Amino acid sequence: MKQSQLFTKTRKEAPADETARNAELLIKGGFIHKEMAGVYSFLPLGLRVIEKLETIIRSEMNAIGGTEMRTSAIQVKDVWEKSNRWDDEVVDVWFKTSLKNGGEVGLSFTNEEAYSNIMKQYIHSYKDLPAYPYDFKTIFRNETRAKSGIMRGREFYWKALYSFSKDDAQHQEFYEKSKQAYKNIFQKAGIGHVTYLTFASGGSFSPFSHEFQTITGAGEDTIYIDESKGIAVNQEVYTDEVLATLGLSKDTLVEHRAVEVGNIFSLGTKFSAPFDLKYTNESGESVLVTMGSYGIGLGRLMGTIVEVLSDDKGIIWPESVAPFRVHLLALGESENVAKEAQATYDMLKDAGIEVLFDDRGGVSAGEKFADADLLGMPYRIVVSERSLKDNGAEVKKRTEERGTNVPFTDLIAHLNPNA
RNA sequence: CGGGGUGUAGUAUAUCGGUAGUAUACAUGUUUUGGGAACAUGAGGGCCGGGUUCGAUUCCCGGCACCCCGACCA
Repeated sequence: MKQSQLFTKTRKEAPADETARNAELLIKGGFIHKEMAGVYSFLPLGLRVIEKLETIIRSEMNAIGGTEMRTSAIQVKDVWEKSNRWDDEVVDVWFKTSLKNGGEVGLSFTNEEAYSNIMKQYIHSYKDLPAYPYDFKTIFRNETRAKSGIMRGREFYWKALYSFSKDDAQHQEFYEKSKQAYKNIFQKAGIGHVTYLTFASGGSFSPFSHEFQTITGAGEDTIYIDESKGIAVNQEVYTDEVLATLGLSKDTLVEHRAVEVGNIFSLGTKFSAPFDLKYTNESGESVLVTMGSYGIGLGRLMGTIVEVLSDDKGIIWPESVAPFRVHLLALGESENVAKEAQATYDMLKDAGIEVLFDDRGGVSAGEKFADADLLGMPYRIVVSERSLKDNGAEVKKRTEERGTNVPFTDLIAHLNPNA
C-alpha cells in the first residue's frame, strides 16, 4: 500500500485523555480511533493487525478440530432466561433494547447460551460428538469502568470456541490440546516469552480454570510465576492448599502484574443442563453433554503486544502481526529516487512481501524516519540518493540501530534468506 | 457503583470577571531534503443548561463527557 493513499496520519502528541501506553501509541500511529470510553474504531493499519491475529488464531483453532461459524450479536430474552442470565440483577453488563413490537433483546456479552441453544438442534447421538464450533465476533459489555485503552472495552472483538464432549475424558483430551494451541498462538503473536499458563478459579465443575497471563504493568491481575516450571498461579487461588496441590512452593514463586490474554474453562454441565442438551449414548441412555469454553480477546491481545513490544520511539511489531512486513521510504524529491523506489515497491509486491510505501512528497527524511519508528514495521527499507550510489537500498530492522546497504538484486533474498 | 481529577482550535497547552495566546497540524508561496526543516501569509477555539454580574470562557449550581483509584469482571 502506498502511504499517500492512506488517509490516516501520525501525530506527535498523545491524546490527553489516554494514559495507557497501548492507546497512546496506537492513536499516535493512527491504528485506532477512540469513539468513547472503552469503544474504539479500528483504522486501516489497526485492522490489518487484528486480521493477522485472527489468521493466527483461526489456524490454531482449525488445527485442533475447530469449526468456524458466527453467532448473532442480537440475542433474544427467552434463551437467556433458561440459564438465568437475562436478569439485570444477575448480569449487570447487558446492553439491552427492545424491538418495535415490544420484544426484548440484548447485545451478546458472551456465547454460552447461543451455542448451547444452537447445538441442541444438532447434537442427538454420541456420533455427533465431539463438536468444536467457534467464532470471531464483536462482544458488548456495559462495563461500569472501561479502562487501559483497548485492554478493557465496552465493545471488543474476540474469538470464542466451545467444546461439546460426550464425557469428561473426551473433554479433557481436547482441553489439553487447547492449552498447546493457545501457547502456539501467543508464541506466534510475539509475546510467548512473557506469557504463562496460569491456574485460576474453576467454578463448580473443575478445581481450576486456566488463564494465559502476559507480564505487563498494564495488567489488571496479580500472578505468581514459577519460572522453572513455566506456570503461574492467579492471586485469586494463591493459597497454601492450592500450592500444595500444584506442587509449587512460595519460595520459587515471583509476583508479577499481568494481563489475561486468553482463558480456557471447563463448564461441565453448567449450560447443557438448563438447555437440556443431551445425547443418546451407545447404550441408549440419555446423557448431558460436557462443555468447555475457550476465549481470546483480539483487541486486548493487540494492546498487550504494544505494551510489551515498544520503545521510546514507537511500536515494535513482531513480523507475524505487523500490518506490513516492510516500510519502504523514498527520501528526497529526485526523479531517480522516485523511480527506483517505485521499482523496489513493485519488486517487493511481486515477491509477495507486504509493504507500506512512503511515497509522500514534500515530507522530510526525519519525519519519514520518525513515522517508520512509530508505526513499527519489522523492516525499514530506504531508497535515497545515498543508497543509489551503491545501486541499492538501506535495509534496517526496527530492532536494529543502523542498517546495511543491500543491492537491489539481493533485496528479496536478503528478506527471505530461506526461500 | 463509591472516591478523586479534568473539560479552551484537528491535537497539545497558557492566560484571564472586560478584544483568548503559543506550539503543532492544516492552506498558499519561496527556500529546503538522512532523524519530526526555515520564513512569510491565512483560516480555525472556550462541553451543555441555568444562576450571579453592566459584562462569564473565567465565579456558583446542575447535567454530560473523559481520565485515575477502588468495587465488579459470568
